Amino acid sequence: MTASQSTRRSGREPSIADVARLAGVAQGTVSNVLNRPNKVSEKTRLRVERAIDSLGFVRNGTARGLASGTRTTIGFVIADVSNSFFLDMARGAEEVAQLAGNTLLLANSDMDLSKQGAYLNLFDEERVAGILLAPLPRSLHHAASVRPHGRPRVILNADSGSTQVCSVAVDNELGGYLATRHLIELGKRNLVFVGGPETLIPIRDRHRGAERAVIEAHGEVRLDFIPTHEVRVEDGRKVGHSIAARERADVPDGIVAGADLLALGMLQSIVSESDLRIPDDIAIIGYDNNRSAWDSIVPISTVSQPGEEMGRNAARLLLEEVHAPGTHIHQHIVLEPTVVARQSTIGPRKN
Amino acid sequence: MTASQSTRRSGREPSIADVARLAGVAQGTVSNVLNRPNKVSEKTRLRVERAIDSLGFVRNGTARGLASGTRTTIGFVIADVSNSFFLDMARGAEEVAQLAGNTLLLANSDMDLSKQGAYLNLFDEERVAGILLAPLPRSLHHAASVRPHGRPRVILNADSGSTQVCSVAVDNELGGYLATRHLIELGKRNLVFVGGPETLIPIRDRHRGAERAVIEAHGEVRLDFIPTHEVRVEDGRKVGHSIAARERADVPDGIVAGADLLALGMLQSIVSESDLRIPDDIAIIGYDNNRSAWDSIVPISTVSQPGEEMGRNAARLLLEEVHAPGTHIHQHIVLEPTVVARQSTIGPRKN
DNA sequence: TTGAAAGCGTTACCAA
DNA sequence: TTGGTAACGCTTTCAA
Repeated sequence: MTASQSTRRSGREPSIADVARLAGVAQGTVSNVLNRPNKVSEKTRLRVERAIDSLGFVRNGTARGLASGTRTTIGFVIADVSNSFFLDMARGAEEVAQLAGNTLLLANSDMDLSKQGAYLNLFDEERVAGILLAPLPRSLHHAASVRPHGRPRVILNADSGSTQVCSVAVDNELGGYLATRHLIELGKRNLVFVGGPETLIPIRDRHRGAERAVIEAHGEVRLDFIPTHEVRVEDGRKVGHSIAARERADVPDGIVAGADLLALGMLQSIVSESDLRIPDDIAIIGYDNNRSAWDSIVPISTVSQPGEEMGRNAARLLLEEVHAPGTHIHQHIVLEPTVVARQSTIGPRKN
Repeated sequence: MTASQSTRRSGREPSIADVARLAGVAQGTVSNVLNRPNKVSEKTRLRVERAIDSLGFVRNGTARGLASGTRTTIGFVIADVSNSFFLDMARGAEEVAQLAGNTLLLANSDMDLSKQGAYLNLFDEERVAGILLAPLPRSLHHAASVRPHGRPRVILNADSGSTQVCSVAVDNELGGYLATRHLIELGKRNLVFVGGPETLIPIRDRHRGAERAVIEAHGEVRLDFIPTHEVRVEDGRKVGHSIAARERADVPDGIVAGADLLALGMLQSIVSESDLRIPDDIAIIGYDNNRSAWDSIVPISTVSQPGEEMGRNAARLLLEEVHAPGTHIHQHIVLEPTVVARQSTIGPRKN
């Protein structure tokens, strides 16, 4: 906690004072050359710039931040950097941040609550302009509580439910609904939802959406539910294995998977262990638009979450708050996922 | 470039001076409570801590860094965060950094040279303790040149070839050699190396390693070469398609792929378009230990690069230099990749 | 053990 | 247009 690594470098780095001395001007003038070049005469500007180059001067951001009370850095605390969904968010956020002249730094909580806390604290201490947070699954309460003087914060991929913090989420219930509708519209009537543990809120919401789509079909469609332990390929393989072994009459004609990896595993088992044709006998749709769904032997239809758009929205909200802390009104944006139809539901046409 | 986003927050944040005033002690004492708690009497410490809590005080890292000349943050500039290999490095680096009381911040160059430069510069300005850099493919010269007073820097996944900068790389030639040896030892004699463009140094090195293994076999083994445009699954599918269409006598009995995605695509085409059995008729080994290789319908053997270990080594070297700028001797570490044998070469046994 | 005060490198203001 | 100088919030040294 009370870390203290000494980093005093050998030989002091050149400062503005050094530059000023060499160029024979005042510090303020050097500062102006750096920040408001047009307020300085061409001649002195060149002289200062030459001094800067010859000294190898690089401005000290810490001093700068301290003196100006201003930071241009935004911190993004990510639950799990190995999940490409979050990286999409980062990409979108960076795009917006960059346009506004800010830079985005990433910190990986690595699915560890204490790390998440440590990084939030670090960014607070560093007085970044603002913080983007994709919180760990069960840390919402923690995530949405901001200190009295804390940095502005926007929560991604969860509804903060707070009047103090903006959030940008995606409608999982709708995603489950759309995926299921997609299968129903293709004529499938005997469906099964294969999800991870119901304790995962997003999965639970997707399941609910699936149920809504079935209810809307007024009894014409049935929906089974098969829970899995996790949402990995292996879990999917197990389920696929058991489905492949069923009597033909008991095989569902459509599967809604709570996650792409699950869909991938099921598809692999079904393809290699049965004669069932995909999608004619059994159609499969996943969730997440994971790269591996696209790369599957039979490209898998999926529900795509607008990660980049989430990032853009979050960064936009954050910068709004940063620039107008007084008048800013906290919002909760919920974006809509979309179905990406591929071979596993519509057969070998285009994508 | 001359970005300037105003971030002055409403209502000044509590400072050490405020805490000192409320607790009725001197600033220095508060600082001691924060940094050397044992140098302060229990009684005043508690009083100060209570003041800190009631004010919601969070120390200002910028001022702290400025006054102490010390930073505990390490910056990692990553060529491409969506490549899990780099994230493994980040994980390893973070492990070491954390043990030493440092924190690791990530910046994504997003395969863009100007972004890489911008982030390097940012970290320089922020006076981080040190910089880890996984440079863009063709930016080595740029990456290895440090300014006179620049932060200590360690290069990952490339040999800096510089006496000014440490580097940690992995031996691609050896990886290609090992992969090929693996096939030869399994009895394969008619091999083909399927690689991306030879302009990619790592791929070229892997190819060379493959050639060395073949040369060592004294004419008993032949090695063809099929270049591809990129190293994506689609490229692999094309090659697999053409191989599946060959006369049986012209089909190689072993494939060394320059990358896992290539191997995955080939395997998919071969499995679905021919009767060739894997690995009996044709064995396939990839490179990278990509998650998708593991998740493939037939798990794909691969060459695993020690990403985490690279990260740990790099962080260790960096911290060494940070703590002993004078005596530190720059090193170039080259780690060895290992073969991970799975079904695509050894058939359905264990992993 | 505690207090007072001198920097750290920059910005920003006011005077010249 | 330029120069001089007071903050910014903290650490650190030196006295008390």
